[in-house]
Amino acid sequence: MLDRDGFPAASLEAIAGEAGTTKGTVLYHFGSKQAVYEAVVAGLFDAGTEYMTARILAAEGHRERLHVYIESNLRFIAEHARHVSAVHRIVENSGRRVEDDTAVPGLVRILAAGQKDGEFGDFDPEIVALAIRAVIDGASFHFTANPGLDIDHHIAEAVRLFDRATAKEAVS
Amino acid sequence: MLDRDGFPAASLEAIAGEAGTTKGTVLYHFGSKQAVYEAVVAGLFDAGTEYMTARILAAEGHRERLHVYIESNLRFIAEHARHVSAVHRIVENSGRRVEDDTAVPGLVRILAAGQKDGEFGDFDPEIVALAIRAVIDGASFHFTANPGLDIDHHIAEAVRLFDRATAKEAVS
DNA sequence: CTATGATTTGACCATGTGGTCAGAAAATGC
DNA sequence: GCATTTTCTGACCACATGGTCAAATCATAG
Repeated sequence: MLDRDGFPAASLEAIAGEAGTTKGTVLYHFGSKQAVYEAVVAGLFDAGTEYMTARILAAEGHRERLHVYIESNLRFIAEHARHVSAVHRIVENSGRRVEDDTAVPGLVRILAAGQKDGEFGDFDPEIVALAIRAVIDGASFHFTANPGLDIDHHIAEAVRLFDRATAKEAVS
Repeated sequence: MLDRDGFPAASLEAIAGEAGTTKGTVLYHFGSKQAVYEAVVAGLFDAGTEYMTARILAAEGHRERLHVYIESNLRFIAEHARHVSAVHRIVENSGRRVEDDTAVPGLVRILAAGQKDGEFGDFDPEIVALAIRAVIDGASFHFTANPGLDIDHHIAEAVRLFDRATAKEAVS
């Protein structure tokens, strides 16, 4: 709904209809439309946290951690593409700042640590982190729009891309 | 307006108020709200085309062309950040598909040509093109949200990033 | 079966929206 | 200065939306 027809089309009645019930029932359970949005956002956030943090923390070494970060993010998104798109729409259209994302600082930390330990090359971690996030966030729309996609290939290529982008310079 | 408060807040009356006139006048000139949106989108599209195509076509060599592509895109966005954000919001919330973007195929062509001529390394041009677009599209939000940004540095780092990502593998 | 409570529903309300329109106000031409 | 055309405005309309509510329905327990 949100991912197909845009934010304005997502009326309570339309949402209820898609869920096989009525506006009144939705309001009875959630109290307000805003609460529905918050439940959708919180639900995805929790699921995502549970899915990813364990895997990322288990990774050994900075490069491995970066791989797992990108891979688990994209895989989670692939498995919840429509939900993720919906959350994007909600967040963007709620007047909230998208930028107080806690994800970028976390990534910056991974990258900077890897540089300090000599595993990564020389680059601005902030910019690279932003780029990785941009690719990850963009993926949900791409995945929703192209159902018959080779997800594994897509993920593998994305990982390879940022592998090269963060590699140590060849010693000339 | 659109970039700050989200799509739903952008009523005709609010738009008119920000422009120092009234709803009636706006409707008199544009005919409908949809037409206002289309004018905003078309205006940006034209400006962008004019700004970029000349520069990109003037570039010699595939790598140079890729540099110019990324650089001119980001520079244009930096100079029109709010306008670009607004267009993003309009497009996303109009039920239109974001994916029939003509930009990705163009980029794929540049990348594939560069590979064929041996200037670029081995990667899936589609995925890399998508990544470049994601970074470029994400930039408008980042630029709007962080006014005091070192744009030149940001652009230079982004160019460097994809330079590495498309480089020929070091001959081991 | 019945009584109590939770759930569901559709009618209803207040509000905000895009759009229309008749007339005021400006601009333009003579 | 006047006539005509363009531009502007605010009142108004139809409609959709979020939310309320009383009544209907359903569960559950005794």
